[in-house]
Amino acid sequence: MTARSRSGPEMTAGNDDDELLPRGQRKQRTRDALIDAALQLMNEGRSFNSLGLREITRVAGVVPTSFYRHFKDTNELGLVLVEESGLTLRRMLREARRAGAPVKDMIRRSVRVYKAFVLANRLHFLFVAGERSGGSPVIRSAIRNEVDQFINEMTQDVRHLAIFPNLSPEALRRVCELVVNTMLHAATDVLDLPPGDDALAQAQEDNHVQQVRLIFLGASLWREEIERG
Amino acid sequence: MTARSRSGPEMTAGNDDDELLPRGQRKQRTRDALIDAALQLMNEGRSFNSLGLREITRVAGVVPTSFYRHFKDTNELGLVLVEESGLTLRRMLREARRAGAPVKDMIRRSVRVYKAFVLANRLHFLFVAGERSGGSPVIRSAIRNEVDQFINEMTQDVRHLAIFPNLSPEALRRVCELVVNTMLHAATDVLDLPPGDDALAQAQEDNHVQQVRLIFLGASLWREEIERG
DNA sequence: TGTACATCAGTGAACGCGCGTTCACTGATGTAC
DNA sequence: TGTACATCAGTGAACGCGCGTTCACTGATGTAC
Repeated sequence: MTARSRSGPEMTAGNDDDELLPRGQRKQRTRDALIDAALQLMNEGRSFNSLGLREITRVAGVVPTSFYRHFKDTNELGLVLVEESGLTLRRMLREARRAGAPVKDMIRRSVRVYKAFVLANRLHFLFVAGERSGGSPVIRSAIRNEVDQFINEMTQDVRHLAIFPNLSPEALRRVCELVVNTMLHAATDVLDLPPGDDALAQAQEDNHVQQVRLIFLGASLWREEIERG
Repeated sequence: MTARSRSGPEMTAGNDDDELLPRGQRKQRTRDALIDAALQLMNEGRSFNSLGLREITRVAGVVPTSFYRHFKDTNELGLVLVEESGLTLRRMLREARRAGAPVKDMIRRSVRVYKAFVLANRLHFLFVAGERSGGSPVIRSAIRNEVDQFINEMTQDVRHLAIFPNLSPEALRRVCELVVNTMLHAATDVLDLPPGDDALAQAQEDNHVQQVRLIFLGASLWREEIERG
């Protein structure tokens, strides 16, 4: 993370202790407030490219013209959001790497960790999942790059774990791609889940776990002959 | 299909032979022109809920106020698009059912048929893939319903083909869900593919084919013990 | 340390524009007799 | 078949509003000497 410190979901530019800070840091706070405002509006069910500049500044607590001190236009802010979300994805990999692969009940544990990570980074996953297919072409292709990169790094990690010694590098990447696409779609499910319904949450978790198990089962038995048809 | 006959992608309300038609059919034509206009705008890279009423009527070739003779607001038009897209999905199943499952090289043939169907129904798949995760909550949940229904019907079809006698109804549905999600995401790839690059198209097809093969391999070897962990 | 000046994040007024929606209308199509 | 009337898809003017963007500004922060 580029250490954007947030002071909560309804953070605005005019913070209590702003006056104590040097100018550079105050500017950074306003910038953060603008970014947070965009994310917050999306959290209310809006898609990114329907957000207006004035709307964002209103939520951020600054005057519309102030926006131009930080971004050329809303699209530029969108690209910053893509970059931030990419960092969040990579942070997830890093944490997973540090924790190591759980030996027992590996898949279910991983799905749970993932689910917790999605909820802890709700806004970024909301943005990625929502704009990955539906956003403007520029944003969409930027997200695609981030996700591709994520898949590549994950492929490296999985290779080092030597879970699928039978797979060629290409086949392994394909497995990771399938898992990532499945799990990014699963993120939408997790984020849409009404809170409190434990039975539904459990059913959803089981569903995700078994989808990944199915993929892993297929991957573990994959042979090059199948690849050729 | 509810037999919306189009006269091409740039169809507008004021058609040549409109004057010959009875009033009801002329109204239907304008309605179609509005729907087509929305799809056409999305084909230019826009997301549905960033489309304006005036923009749609402009492309459709009618005056803005005319819109209200057909829809309460743009959202209502969106729901009609969801319904139409759902019909397209079901039409795909029906055609697949009629053709039967190809015995030899089943998966590759199916992927090719699917790819052709996506290109032939480009606008509907663009809409579904794009708004499935990113659109307004109402549209999104309507699409989710259509896709769920599609998965259910596909599950029935696959059951009758008896390809996976080892799978419980629940497990079979899960397999279909995984395939559908993977293939809807693949639709985005297909639609984004720059035309003319045959090598890339081939690589993409191989990728999709092998993803489905992997899922099917896992499904064919699935046992209830795995399900329980 | 004190003073004079430069920087620049945020302000507020103003602009032209396209938006969604209302309303009364027109005039061709459809219907009743 | 002809006439009188009803229907209603599409029109065009008008509205108030929020939009993105420009511009000159303010005044606190930062810097040079």
